[in-house]
Amino acid sequence: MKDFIRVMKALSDPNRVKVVKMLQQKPMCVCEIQFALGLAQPTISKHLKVLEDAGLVQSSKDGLWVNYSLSGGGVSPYAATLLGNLKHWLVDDPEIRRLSEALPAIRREVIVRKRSV
Amino acid sequence: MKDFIRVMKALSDPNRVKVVKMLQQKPMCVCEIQFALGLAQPTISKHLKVLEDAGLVQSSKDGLWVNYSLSGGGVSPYAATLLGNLKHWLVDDPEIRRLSEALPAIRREVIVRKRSV
DNA sequence: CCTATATATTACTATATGGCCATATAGTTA
DNA sequence: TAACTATATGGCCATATAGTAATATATAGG
Repeated sequence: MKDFIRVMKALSDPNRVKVVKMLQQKPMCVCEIQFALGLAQPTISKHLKVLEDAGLVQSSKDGLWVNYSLSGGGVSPYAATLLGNLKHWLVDDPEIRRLSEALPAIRREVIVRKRSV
Repeated sequence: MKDFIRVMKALSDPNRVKVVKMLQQKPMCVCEIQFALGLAQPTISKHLKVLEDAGLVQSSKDGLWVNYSLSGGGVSPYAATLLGNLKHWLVDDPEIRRLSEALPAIRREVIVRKRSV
């Protein structure tokens, strides 16, 4: 039961759902997700922790960066099923669509350059 | 997005999940659900409202009683899919199993008799 | 109409959650 | 080692949520 509730709770927040939908498109580092959603960096980190604890997302460090991607195999069946459903769910949602279209232009090098300007 | 979040939030509470799992077995009135879960009656009513607003559950009045059952067709795809998944999910959960076994003996007539004793 | 009863609503409280800022941690590079 | 940077953690505040008791609503039977 606890595992199930954890997955449901993790997907009960629009911003976390947006993260999952973005990660369907490509793996992203924290700063890219932050740029896409326009939230404070600690907020993003906290959301990612919730998603990771639920088994929806996994992370791998690459130097300073931490890349987040959708969980692969060996995950709770709840997480796996929901991730599968979310592949085709919400594609018509206006906010999700807008994010989807903006995503190709959101790259860590671009974000870093913007900050230094 | 809102519809999706509503369904996820509705299924983010263990007691509401228990209600859904019980309704898989048979339709129930509020007092039966209350007896099964051991919560105050207003608490049950509130949970049922959340489930109904999410499209997971439907109600029909029968005199003084209100019978709740799982939603039929015409429901949001999120609710329909999750209800389908929940058919086989959590059957091994100890709490769910205990409820399941207790359910046949939980009938409104018995509950009413107990109160008057 | 009056009473009894099943459910819903309201008012309230304690805890959980999502946001932020400030700061800590961990790599990278000079 | 020191300075820099991407991410994580901790503390705080505002709001949401789940529970309760008290009360309102609605229907059945006398």
